[in-house]
Amino acid sequence: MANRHTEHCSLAGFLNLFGDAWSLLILREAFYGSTRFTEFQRNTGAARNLLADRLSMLVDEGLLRRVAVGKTGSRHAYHLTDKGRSLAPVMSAMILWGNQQIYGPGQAPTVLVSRTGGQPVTDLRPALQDGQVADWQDLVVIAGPGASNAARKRFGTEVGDHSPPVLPAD
Amino acid sequence: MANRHTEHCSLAGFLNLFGDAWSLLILREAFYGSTRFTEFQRNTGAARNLLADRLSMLVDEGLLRRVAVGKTGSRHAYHLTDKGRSLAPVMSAMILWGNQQIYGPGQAPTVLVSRTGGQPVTDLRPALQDGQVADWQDLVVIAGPGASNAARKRFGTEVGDHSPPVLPAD
DNA sequence: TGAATTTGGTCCTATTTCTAAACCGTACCG
DNA sequence: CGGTACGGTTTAGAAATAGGACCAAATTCA
Repeated sequence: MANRHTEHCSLAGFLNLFGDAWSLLILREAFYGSTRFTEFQRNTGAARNLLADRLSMLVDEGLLRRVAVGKTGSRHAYHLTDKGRSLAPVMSAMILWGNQQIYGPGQAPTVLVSRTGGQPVTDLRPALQDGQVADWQDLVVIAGPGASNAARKRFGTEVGDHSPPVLPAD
Repeated sequence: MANRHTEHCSLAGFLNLFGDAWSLLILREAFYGSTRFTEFQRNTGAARNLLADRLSMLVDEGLLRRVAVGKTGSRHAYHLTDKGRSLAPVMSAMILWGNQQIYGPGQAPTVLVSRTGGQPVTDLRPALQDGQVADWQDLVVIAGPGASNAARKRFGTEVGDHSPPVLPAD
Protein backbone atom coordinates (compact mmCIF):
# COMPACT_ATOMS: atom_id res chain seq x y z
CA MET A 1 0.00 0.00 0.00
CA ALA A 2 3.01 2.16 0.65
CA ASN A 3 1.54 5.59 0.06
CA ARG A 4 1.39 5.56 -3.67
CA HIS A 5 -0.74 8.64 -3.87
CA THR A 6 0.77 11.79 -2.48
CA GLU A 7 -2.15 13.91 -3.47
CA HIS A 8 -4.09 15.87 -0.93
CA CYS A 9 -7.39 14.11 -1.59
CA SER A 10 -9.70 11.94 0.48
CA LEU A 11 -10.21 9.43 -2.27
CA ALA A 12 -6.45 9.10 -2.79
CA GLY A 13 -6.04 8.70 0.96
CA PHE A 14 -8.69 6.03 1.02
CA LEU A 15 -6.96 4.18 -1.82
CA ASN A 16 -3.62 4.38 -0.03
CA LEU A 17 -5.21 2.34 2.75
CA PHE A 18 -7.60 0.09 0.85
CA GLY A 19 -6.47 0.22 -2.77
CA ASP A 20 -5.65 -3.46 -2.94
CA ALA A 21 -7.65 -6.57 -3.53
CA TRP A 22 -7.68 -7.95 0.01
CA SER A 23 -8.02 -5.35 2.76
CA LEU A 24 -11.69 -4.69 2.18
CA LEU A 25 -12.46 -8.37 1.71
CA ILE A 26 -10.87 -9.08 5.08
CA LEU A 27 -12.94 -6.33 6.63
CA ARG A 28 -16.05 -7.78 5.03
CA GLU A 29 -15.31 -10.98 6.94
CA ALA A 30 -14.96 -9.01 10.14
CA PHE A 31 -18.40 -7.50 9.44
CA TYR A 32 -19.81 -10.96 8.83
CA GLY A 33 -18.47 -12.17 12.17
CA SER A 34 -15.05 -13.72 11.53
CA THR A 35 -12.54 -13.08 14.30
CA ARG A 36 -9.76 -15.68 14.00
CA PHE A 37 -6.85 -15.95 11.57
CA THR A 38 -7.97 -19.30 10.22
CA GLU A 39 -11.50 -18.10 9.72
CA PHE A 40 -10.29 -15.14 7.67
CA GLN A 41 -8.06 -17.41 5.68
CA ARG A 42 -10.79 -19.92 4.93
CA ASN A 43 -13.41 -17.32 4.00
CA THR A 44 -11.28 -14.98 1.91
CA GLY A 45 -8.80 -17.39 0.31
CA ALA A 46 -5.94 -14.93 0.82
CA ALA A 47 -2.41 -16.32 1.06
CA ARG A 48 -1.35 -16.70 4.70
CA ASN A 49 1.57 -14.27 4.63
CA LEU A 50 -0.53 -11.68 2.87
CA LEU A 51 -3.30 -12.18 5.39
CA ALA A 52 -0.84 -11.72 8.26
CA ASP A 53 0.44 -8.53 6.62
CA ARG A 54 -3.00 -7.09 6.06
CA LEU A 55 -4.30 -7.96 9.49
CA SER A 56 -1.43 -6.19 11.16
CA MET A 57 -1.85 -3.22 8.82
CA LEU A 58 -5.54 -3.03 9.71
CA VAL A 59 -4.65 -3.22 13.40
CA ASP A 60 -2.02 -0.49 12.99
CA GLU A 61 -4.55 1.72 11.26
CA GLY A 62 -7.06 1.23 14.04
CA LEU A 63 -9.68 -0.63 12.03
CA LEU A 64 -9.28 -3.93 13.87
CA ARG A 65 -8.30 -4.62 17.47
CA ARG A 66 -6.15 -7.65 18.24
CA VAL A 67 -7.10 -9.33 21.50
CA ALA A 68 -5.29 -12.22 23.19
CA VAL A 69 -7.21 -15.47 23.49
CA GLY A 70 -6.45 -18.48 25.70
CA LYS A 71 -3.99 -19.02 28.58
CA THR A 72 -0.82 -17.41 27.28
CA GLY A 73 -1.16 -14.65 24.78
CA SER A 74 -0.04 -16.47 21.66
CA ARG A 75 -3.42 -16.78 19.99
CA HIS A 76 -5.49 -13.84 18.95
CA ALA A 77 -8.87 -12.68 17.82
CA TYR A 78 -9.47 -9.67 15.62
CA HIS A 79 -12.43 -7.42 16.36
CA LEU A 80 -13.81 -4.47 14.45
CA THR A 81 -13.26 -1.12 16.11
CA ASP A 82 -15.62 1.84 15.77
CA LYS A 83 -13.35 3.15 13.06
CA GLY A 84 -13.67 -0.19 11.29
CA ARG A 85 -17.44 -0.11 11.63
CA SER A 86 -17.46 3.35 10.09
CA LEU A 87 -16.71 1.64 6.76
CA ALA A 88 -20.21 0.17 6.62
CA PRO A 89 -21.52 2.79 4.16
CA VAL A 90 -18.55 2.27 1.83
CA MET A 91 -18.91 -1.49 1.80
CA SER A 92 -22.66 -1.24 1.43
CA ALA A 93 -22.23 1.06 -1.54
CA MET A 94 -19.92 -1.49 -3.17
CA ILE A 95 -22.32 -4.36 -2.51
CA LEU A 96 -25.26 -2.42 -3.91
CA TRP A 97 -23.24 -1.54 -7.00
CA GLY A 98 -22.19 -5.14 -7.52
CA ASN A 99 -25.75 -6.35 -7.08
CA GLN A 100 -27.02 -3.88 -9.66
CA GLN A 101 -24.19 -3.71 -12.20
CA ILE A 102 -22.56 -7.13 -12.00
CA TYR A 103 -25.35 -9.49 -11.03
CA GLY A 104 -28.53 -7.67 -12.02
CA PRO A 105 -32.04 -7.94 -10.60
CA GLY A 106 -32.97 -11.30 -9.14
CA GLN A 107 -29.36 -12.51 -9.08
CA ALA A 108 -27.91 -10.78 -6.03
CA PRO A 109 -25.79 -13.11 -3.87
CA THR A 110 -26.53 -11.14 -0.69
CA VAL A 111 -28.94 -8.34 0.07
CA LEU A 112 -29.20 -5.71 2.77
CA VAL A 113 -32.62 -5.60 4.35
CA SER A 114 -34.34 -3.75 7.15
CA ARG A 115 -34.45 -5.87 10.27
CA THR A 116 -37.84 -4.51 11.22
CA GLY A 117 -39.67 -4.44 7.92
CA GLY A 118 -37.72 -6.99 5.90
CA GLN A 119 -37.60 -4.56 3.00
CA PRO A 120 -34.43 -4.53 0.84
CA VAL A 121 -32.18 -1.48 0.60
CA THR A 122 -32.32 -0.22 -2.97
CA ASP A 123 -29.81 2.62 -2.88
CA LEU A 124 -27.95 5.17 -0.78
CA ARG A 125 -29.01 8.79 -0.47
CA PRO A 126 -26.92 11.78 0.55
CA ALA A 127 -28.01 13.39 3.82
CA LEU A 128 -27.37 17.09 4.44
CA GLN A 129 -26.41 18.84 7.64
CA ASP A 130 -30.02 19.66 8.51
CA GLY A 131 -30.97 15.98 8.22
CA GLN A 132 -32.73 16.42 4.89
CA VAL A 133 -32.04 13.87 2.18
CA ALA A 134 -30.85 15.32 -1.13
CA ASP A 135 -30.75 14.07 -4.73
CA TRP A 136 -27.51 13.01 -6.36
CA GLN A 137 -28.25 15.38 -9.23
CA ASP A 138 -28.30 18.29 -6.82
CA LEU A 139 -24.74 17.73 -5.56
CA VAL A 140 -21.51 19.44 -6.59
CA VAL A 141 -17.89 19.15 -5.45
CA ILE A 142 -16.15 22.22 -4.05
CA ALA A 143 -12.81 22.80 -2.33
CA GLY A 144 -13.00 22.13 1.40
CA PRO A 145 -11.42 24.01 4.33
CA GLY A 146 -8.27 21.88 4.04
CA ALA A 147 -7.87 22.24 0.28
CA SER A 148 -4.51 22.98 -1.34
CA ASN A 149 -4.20 26.08 -3.46
CA ALA A 150 -4.22 23.92 -6.55
CA ALA A 151 -7.49 22.28 -5.48
CA ARG A 152 -8.95 25.69 -4.63
CA LYS A 153 -8.13 26.89 -8.08
CA ARG A 154 -9.53 23.74 -9.65
CA PHE A 155 -12.80 23.57 -7.75
CA GLY A 156 -13.46 26.95 -6.24
CA THR A 157 -14.86 27.37 -2.75
CA GLU A 158 -18.31 28.60 -3.73
CA VAL A 159 -21.13 26.59 -5.22
CA GLY A 160 -21.15 27.21 -8.96
CA ASP A 161 -17.62 28.56 -8.96
CA HIS A 162 -15.82 25.84 -10.91
CA SER A 163 -17.59 23.06 -9.07
CA PRO A 164 -18.16 19.91 -11.12
CA PRO A 165 -21.42 18.04 -10.56
CA VAL A 166 -21.16 14.72 -8.71
CA LEU A 167 -23.19 13.19 -11.53
CA PRO A 168 -21.83 14.86 -14.69
CA ALA A 169 -23.99 14.88 -17.79
CA ASP A 170 -23.01 13.09 -21.00
CA MET B 1 -6.91 -7.38 -11.89
CA ALA B 2 -7.26 -10.84 -13.30
CA ASN B 3 -10.18 -12.22 -11.32
CA ARG B 4 -8.45 -12.94 -8.08
CA HIS B 5 -11.66 -13.57 -6.25
CA THR B 6 -13.72 -16.48 -7.47
CA GLU B 7 -16.31 -16.08 -4.76
CA HIS B 8 -19.91 -15.48 -5.59
CA CYS B 9 -20.11 -12.13 -3.82
CA SER B 10 -20.79 -8.59 -4.96
CA LEU B 11 -17.99 -7.12 -2.93
CA ALA B 12 -15.52 -9.65 -4.33
CA GLY B 13 -16.82 -8.85 -7.81
CA PHE B 14 -16.37 -5.16 -7.18
CA LEU B 15 -12.80 -5.74 -6.00
CA ASN B 16 -12.03 -7.84 -9.06
CA LEU B 17 -12.77 -4.75 -11.12
CA PHE B 18 -11.54 -1.94 -8.87
CA GLY B 19 -9.28 -3.62 -6.32
CA ASP B 20 -6.19 -1.73 -7.37
CA ALA B 21 -4.77 1.65 -6.61
CA TRP B 22 -5.53 3.38 -9.90
CA SER B 23 -8.86 2.46 -11.49
CA LEU B 24 -11.00 4.46 -9.10
CA LEU B 25 -8.61 7.39 -9.13
CA ILE B 26 -8.88 7.50 -12.91
CA LEU B 27 -12.66 7.41 -12.64
CA ARG B 28 -12.53 10.24 -10.11
CA GLU B 29 -10.80 12.30 -12.79
CA ALA B 30 -13.52 11.42 -15.25
CA PHE B 31 -16.08 12.65 -12.70
CA TYR B 32 -14.11 15.86 -12.27
CA GLY B 33 -14.15 16.46 -16.01
CA SER B 34 -10.95 15.00 -17.44
CA THR B 35 -11.37 13.42 -20.84
CA ARG B 36 -7.94 13.18 -22.48
CA PHE B 37 -5.05 10.79 -21.87
CA THR B 38 -2.67 13.56 -20.92
CA GLU B 39 -5.14 15.10 -18.55
CA PHE B 40 -5.59 11.81 -16.74
CA GLN B 41 -1.85 11.38 -16.58
CA ARG B 42 -1.20 14.83 -15.20
CA ASN B 43 -3.96 14.67 -12.60
CA THR B 44 -3.47 11.13 -11.32
CA GLY B 45 0.30 10.70 -11.68
CA ALA B 46 -0.15 7.15 -12.94
CA ALA B 47 2.61 5.68 -15.14
CA ARG B 48 1.69 5.94 -18.80
CA ASN B 49 1.62 2.23 -19.47
CA LEU B 50 -0.60 1.62 -16.45
CA LEU B 51 -2.87 4.44 -17.47
CA ALA B 52 -3.21 2.99 -20.98
CA ASP B 53 -3.97 -0.42 -19.47
CA ARG B 54 -6.56 0.87 -17.05
CA LEU B 55 -8.29 3.13 -19.54
CA SER B 56 -8.79 0.26 -21.94
CA MET B 57 -9.98 -1.96 -19.10
CA LEU B 58 -12.50 0.68 -18.07
CA VAL B 59 -13.65 0.99 -21.67
CA ASP B 60 -13.97 -2.79 -21.99
CA GLU B 61 -16.03 -2.91 -18.81
CA GLY B 62 -18.34 -0.21 -20.09
CA LEU B 63 -17.47 2.46 -17.53
CA LEU B 64 -15.85 4.82 -20.02
CA ARG B 65 -16.56 5.40 -23.69
CA ARG B 66 -13.69 6.13 -26.07
CA VAL B 67 -14.60 8.67 -28.74
CA ALA B 68 -12.45 9.73 -31.67
CA VAL B 69 -11.33 13.34 -31.72
CA GLY B 70 -9.87 15.37 -34.60
CA LYS B 71 -9.56 14.66 -38.34
CA THR B 72 -8.47 11.04 -38.43
CA GLY B 73 -9.33 8.86 -35.50
CA SER B 74 -5.94 8.61 -33.83
CA ARG B 75 -6.71 10.82 -30.84
CA HIS B 76 -9.36 10.05 -28.33
CA ALA B 77 -11.43 11.37 -25.49
CA TYR B 78 -12.77 9.24 -22.68
CA HIS B 79 -16.27 9.94 -21.40
CA LEU B 80 -18.15 8.47 -18.47
CA THR B 81 -21.00 6.16 -19.41
CA ASP B 82 -24.17 5.73 -17.35
CA LYS B 83 -22.57 2.67 -15.82
CA GLY B 84 -19.56 4.77 -14.89
CA ARG B 85 -21.78 7.44 -13.38
CA SER B 86 -23.46 4.76 -11.29
CA LEU B 87 -20.30 4.66 -9.20
CA ALA B 88 -21.05 8.10 -7.74
CA PRO B 89 -22.40 6.70 -4.44
CA VAL B 90 -19.36 4.46 -3.98
CA MET B 91 -16.90 7.25 -4.61
CA SER B 92 -18.89 9.64 -2.46
CA ALA B 93 -18.85 7.12 0.39
CA MET B 94 -15.06 6.89 0.11
CA ILE B 95 -14.64 10.66 0.05
CA LEU B 96 -16.90 11.11 3.08
CA TRP B 97 -14.96 8.40 4.94
CA GLY B 98 -11.63 10.00 4.10
CA ASN B 99 -12.89 13.43 5.15
CA GLN B 100 -14.06 12.07 8.50
CA GLN B 101 -11.46 9.42 9.34
CA ILE B 102 -8.30 10.64 7.63
CA TYR B 103 -8.58 14.42 7.64
CA GLY B 104 -11.07 15.19 10.39
CA PRO B 105 -13.43 18.15 10.78
CA GLY B 106 -12.27 21.40 9.24
CA GLN B 107 -9.53 19.71 7.21
CA ALA B 108 -11.43 18.18 4.30
CA PRO B 109 -9.69 18.75 0.93
CA THR B 110 -12.98 18.61 -0.99
CA VAL B 111 -16.58 18.55 0.12
CA LEU B 112 -19.86 17.55 -1.48
CA VAL B 113 -22.51 20.22 -1.17
CA SER B 114 -26.05 20.76 -2.33
CA ARG B 115 -26.13 22.98 -5.38
CA THR B 116 -29.34 24.62 -4.30
CA GLY B 117 -28.79 25.15 -0.60
CA GLY B 118 -25.00 25.08 -0.36
CA GLN B 119 -25.24 22.68 2.58
CA PRO B 120 -22.56 19.99 2.91
CA VAL B 121 -23.38 16.30 2.70
CA THR B 122 -22.65 14.75 6.10
CA ASP B 123 -23.34 11.08 5.46
CA LEU B 124 -25.14 8.52 3.34
CA ARG B 125 -28.37 6.89 4.36
CA PRO B 126 -29.86 3.59 3.14
CA ALA B 127 -33.13 3.98 1.24
CA LEU B 128 -35.66 1.14 1.21
CA GLN B 129 -37.90 0.00 -1.62
CA ASP B 130 -40.81 2.16 -0.46
CA GLY B 131 -38.59 5.26 -0.54
CA GLN B 132 -38.26 5.47 3.23
CA VAL B 133 -34.82 6.12 4.64
CA ALA B 134 -33.62 3.57 7.22
CA ASP B 135 -30.99 3.59 9.96
CA TRP B 136 -27.76 1.66 9.58
CA GLN B 137 -28.45 -0.07 12.90
CA ASP B 138 -31.66 -1.47 11.50
CA LEU B 139 -29.98 -3.31 8.60
CA VAL B 140 -28.97 -6.95 8.32
CA VAL B 141 -27.39 -9.03 5.56
CA ILE B 142 -29.27 -12.05 4.19
CA ALA B 143 -28.71 -14.40 1.28
CA GLY B 144 -30.12 -13.00 -1.95
CA PRO B 145 -32.01 -14.72 -4.79
CA GLY B 146 -28.71 -15.56 -6.52
CA ALA B 147 -26.94 -16.90 -3.43
CA SER B 148 -24.92 -20.10 -3.50
CA ASN B 149 -25.90 -22.91 -1.16
CA ALA B 150 -22.93 -22.10 1.03
CA ALA B 151 -24.03 -18.47 1.31
CA ARG B 152 -27.60 -19.56 2.00
CA LYS B 153 -26.36 -21.71 4.83
CA ARG B 154 -24.14 -18.94 6.14
CA PHE B 155 -26.67 -16.12 6.02
CA GLY B 156 -30.11 -17.63 5.79
CA THR B 157 -32.82 -16.16 3.57
CA GLU B 158 -35.04 -14.80 6.31
CA VAL B 159 -34.44 -11.79 8.50
CA GLY B 160 -33.08 -12.98 11.81
CA ASP B 161 -32.16 -16.37 10.44
CA HIS B 162 -28.37 -16.24 10.69
CA SER B 163 -28.23 -12.72 9.36
CA PRO B 164 -25.37 -10.61 10.71
CA PRO B 165 -26.06 -6.92 11.36
CA VAL B 166 -24.48 -4.47 8.93
CA LEU B 167 -23.12 -2.61 11.95
CA PRO B 168 -22.08 -5.36 14.37
CA ALA B 169 -21.74 -4.55 18.04
CA ASP B 170 -18.44 -4.71 19.89
C1' DT C 1 5.50 25.70 -45.57
C1' DG C 2 8.47 23.84 -42.38
C1' DA C 3 9.89 23.28 -37.52
C1' DA C 4 8.77 22.50 -32.95
C1' DT C 5 5.78 20.71 -29.73
C1' DT C 6 1.95 17.95 -28.07
C1' DT C 7 -0.58 13.79 -28.00
C1' DG C 8 -1.37 9.05 -27.24
C1' DG C 9 0.51 5.67 -26.79
C1' DT C 10 4.27 1.14 -26.79
C1' DC C 11 8.50 -1.20 -25.16
C1' DC C 12 11.99 -2.38 -21.96
C1' DT C 13 14.15 -3.02 -17.54
C1' DA C 14 14.43 -2.84 -12.49
C1' DT C 15 11.84 -3.20 -8.44
C1' DT C 16 8.02 -4.45 -5.68
C1' DT C 17 4.25 -7.28 -4.58
C1' DC C 18 1.69 -11.59 -4.67
C1' DT C 19 1.06 -16.72 -4.72
C1' DA C 20 1.74 -21.10 -3.12
C1' DA C 21 3.83 -24.25 -0.46
C1' DA C 22 6.79 -25.80 3.22
C1' DC C 23 8.05 -25.29 7.81
C1' DC C 24 7.73 -24.45 12.96
C1' DG C 25 6.66 -23.75 17.80
C1' DT C 26 2.61 -23.42 20.87
C1' DA C 27 -2.01 -24.64 22.19
C1' DC C 28 -5.79 -27.61 22.87
C1' DC C 29 -8.10 -32.34 22.82
C1' DG C 30 -8.77 -37.19 23.85
C1' DC D 1 1.23 -37.88 25.92
C1' DG D 2 0.23 -38.28 20.86
C1' DG D 3 -2.21 -36.00 17.35
C1' DT D 4 -4.18 -32.18 15.39
C1' DA D 5 -5.38 -27.28 15.02
C1' DC D 6 -3.72 -22.57 15.34
C1' DG D 7 -1.10 -18.57 14.06
C1' DG D 8 1.97 -17.41 11.98
C1' DT D 9 7.18 -16.96 9.20
C1' DT D 10 10.22 -18.20 5.38
C1' DT D 11 11.30 -19.01 0.72
C1' DA D 12 11.16 -19.27 -4.21
C1' DG D 13 8.93 -18.28 -8.40
C1' DA D 14 5.33 -15.58 -10.94
C1' DA D 15 3.06 -11.40 -11.76
C1' DA D 16 2.26 -6.57 -11.49
C1' DT D 17 4.09 -1.89 -11.09
C1' DA D 18 7.25 2.16 -11.77
C1' DG D 19 9.74 4.92 -14.62
C1' DG D 20 12.09 6.15 -18.52
C1' DA D 21 13.15 5.77 -23.55
C1' DC D 22 11.17 5.84 -27.78
C1' DC D 23 8.00 6.75 -31.71
C1' DA D 24 4.48 8.18 -35.29
C1' DA D 25 0.74 11.16 -36.13
C1' DA D 26 -1.48 15.61 -35.18
C1' DT D 27 -1.39 20.22 -33.97
C1' DT D 28 0.54 24.73 -33.26
C1' DC D 29 3.88 28.25 -34.17
C1' DA D 30 6.80 31.20 -36.96
